[in-house]
Amino acid sequence: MSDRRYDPSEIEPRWQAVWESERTWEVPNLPPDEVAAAPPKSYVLEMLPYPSGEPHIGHLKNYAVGDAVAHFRRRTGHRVLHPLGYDAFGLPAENNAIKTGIPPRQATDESIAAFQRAFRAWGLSIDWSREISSHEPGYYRWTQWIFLRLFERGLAYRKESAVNWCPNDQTVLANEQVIDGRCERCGHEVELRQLEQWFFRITAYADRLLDDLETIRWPESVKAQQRNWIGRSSGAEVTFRCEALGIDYPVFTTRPDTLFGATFFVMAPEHPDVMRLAAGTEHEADVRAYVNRALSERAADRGAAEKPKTGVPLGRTVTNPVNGEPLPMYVADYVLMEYGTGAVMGVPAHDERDHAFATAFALPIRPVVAPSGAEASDVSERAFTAHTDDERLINSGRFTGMDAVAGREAIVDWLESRGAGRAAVSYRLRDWLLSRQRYWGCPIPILYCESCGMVPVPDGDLPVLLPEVDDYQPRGRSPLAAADEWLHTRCPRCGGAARRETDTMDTFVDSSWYFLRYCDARNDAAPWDPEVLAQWAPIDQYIGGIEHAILHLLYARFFVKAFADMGLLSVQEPFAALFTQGMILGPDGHKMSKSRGNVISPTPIVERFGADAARCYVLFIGPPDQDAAWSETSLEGVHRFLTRLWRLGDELAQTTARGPAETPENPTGDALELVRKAHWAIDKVTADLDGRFSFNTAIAAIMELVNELYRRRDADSGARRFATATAASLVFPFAPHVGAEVYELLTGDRVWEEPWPAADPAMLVAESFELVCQVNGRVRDRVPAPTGAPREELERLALSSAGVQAHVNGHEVVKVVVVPDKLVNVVAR
RNA sequence: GCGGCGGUGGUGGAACGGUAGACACGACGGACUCAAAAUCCGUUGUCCGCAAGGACGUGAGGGUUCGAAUCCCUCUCGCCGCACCA
Repeated sequence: MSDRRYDPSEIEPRWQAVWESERTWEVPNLPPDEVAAAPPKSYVLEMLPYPSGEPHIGHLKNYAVGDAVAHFRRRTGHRVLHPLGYDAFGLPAENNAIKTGIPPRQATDESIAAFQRAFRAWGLSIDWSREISSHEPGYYRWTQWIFLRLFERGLAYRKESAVNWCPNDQTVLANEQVIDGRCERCGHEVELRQLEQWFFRITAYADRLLDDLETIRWPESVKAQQRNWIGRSSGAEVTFRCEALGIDYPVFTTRPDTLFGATFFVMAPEHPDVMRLAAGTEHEADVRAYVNRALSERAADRGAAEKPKTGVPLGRTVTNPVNGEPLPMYVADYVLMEYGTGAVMGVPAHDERDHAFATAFALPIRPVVAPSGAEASDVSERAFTAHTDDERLINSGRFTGMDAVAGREAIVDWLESRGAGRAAVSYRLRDWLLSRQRYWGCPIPILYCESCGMVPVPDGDLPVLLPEVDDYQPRGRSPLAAADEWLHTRCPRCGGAARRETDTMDTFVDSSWYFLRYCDARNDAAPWDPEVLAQWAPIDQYIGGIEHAILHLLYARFFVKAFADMGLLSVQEPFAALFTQGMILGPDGHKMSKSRGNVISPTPIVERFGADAARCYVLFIGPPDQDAAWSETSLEGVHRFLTRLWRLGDELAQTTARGPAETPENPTGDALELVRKAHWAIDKVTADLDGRFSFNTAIAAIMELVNELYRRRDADSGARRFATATAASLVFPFAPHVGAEVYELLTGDRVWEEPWPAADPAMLVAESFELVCQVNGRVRDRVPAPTGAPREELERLALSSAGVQAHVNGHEVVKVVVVPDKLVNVVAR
């Protein structure tokens, strides 16, 4: 026995130094004419971290998954791009600055240094020559350049509208950043404010964002969330005319077949015409009071579906285009200005909300769709009628009697011929509000000139540097507004006085294109060279948390589609495949949080057990897409496994000569079993890694191989050397240091330079197997049988086995099902 | 309400429609040790039985099948996203 022991603190830095000094994981861009002859590319990417404090356990899992994928692809013959960077702008650094006085730049740089130390200690196989950070002028210069290209195309615009305002963070937020009426960052309740802000026209891409989900390999849940968020519904836009004022009001409806059932008309309190309509009527004062109350109410309260319906008459009517009926107009807060046209037709018989409103205001309820076969007289006059499959129109003038689906089309066609409507599609998706009234972000490259108005900063003047300030406190406007010297400048068009835009960009803008920059990270003439990008795009495997299902993952898709339209790249989707890893919960099964005191930091874990054990553990803990609770004792189990593997390598290295560890010739007995187990493990681990992300079962298979090595200690050393080197080779993607160490101890070679091992099919089958003998589907016996035996022989073996005989006894054998090399099922009655 | 995912031992979890519970943790027993730790070996779904063996078992109920954790239907519970979206 050796008195040496497995010491990750000695092994791990040694291998990290090799990789660092030899720049093992760097991969250069190829000249275009060499790409075709090069090995196939694979772009493996984990979502970039937001550097705040030190990395947490979720980062460890994210990068352990990505690194395993990257290693596996390298060793299966791919040219792998695996870069990393930092999403460095953002609120936490700025809020920290307000609290502690430490400038955001300093805190961010310190945190980046801590992340860099951790990532190196974890032994990640990153191409550090491509490292980027979004707060560096060399990066955000191009964020501004992209903004200007979007601005030129009308995809970035400034508009006043009702926007979400977080009174705590003193800034506006995108729709996507409001969760249950609260600020995603700080949890404070969000208010609606009428403000002029910058938007990206993501809605122009709604259809493509929806349809192209079919072309990418993403988890169904993420695709479903995006579909939901985009919320496409098709129907019709129908025009209702207010004769008294001579104004047409279009409404959107998904149910044009119910047009004859409209008995009233409702507008949102924010609708710009509401006061104009009520002016001069007896309801004017009531309407004003109602609108004021509705506008001041908190969004969360107003949005509650269970809330009783309220509203006020406007004292006007509109004309229903299908039958000329005058419909009374109302203002009511259940109608949303942001969706459709801010006005709806009220069809109480076929819409629950309209039904509740009609009931509250004693308005008529007229059914116009009924199940086929029902007589008009059967249909209740006042009940809300749920939608069913087979329906036809009633009470619908010349459309009466038509099937509801055909009737819908007929009504739309008729409206269209009369100029009173058309087929239309509506979306839930809103444009992306990108401006923030905060300091620590990318400045928006726009100037306001007294004579020229809004002027984009010329490309040659980029970057617009973020100025240093002393006071980061937000006061409803960006702290940049106080940077006088920076603020006042000259108009590039007329040379007159101009003022800079003081809002900064949402950090999601920075992270919507970073994955493109890695491909050409040191280019200072353009954000990237389209030819260089073409050799890497799209990302073959993207890995990150599910919390980005709609924010980052939708914005990045939008950017890439816009870039494709500008001819800047040639793919339609950034992430061909996506893997969303589950969270690591605290030992108590709850989400880790400082307030719960259940946070496990990776740093002491790595110091105590080594990076290999920590990485293996987070992969072994369960299926990587699921949440799992941290368990120290399970971590010790994984550490034990690596220790056992290392000890095998150490012992063999002491007793045998270093050299190639190949499958021995004609092994027998224990040696044969060991060699078979090794090939079985190769086969299993390969299948688990090849697109399956089944790291937990892959590691389990290597554990089985190691266990087999301990059980068959007396096998000859050639077989043991082969099996141990194979275990080291297979464990390398998960535990690169000990994998490299054991492989080198035995063979003298570098495991990452070796091709991924191939299982010999001949070694995957034994000459005999255990035949499972069932009677009526229940196992009654197991007998040895020769592999590849004909069905008749297996049937005979099974029927003559004692267990089957005992259970068939006295019953008639009706049928025998034979599954070759596996089982026989005797059906007896 | 709409959409998505899930329910398997004491625990985390395995299982192309073909031996349910791989692997790991924990527990129990043994070896080594003066002892402990570490390490190594073994047992470990539940129930009946001394044993051989048997019965029961994947949220509930039904169905398809020679055979169902797996496929289909109904229900139930849980998690996630959206939600007065016309």
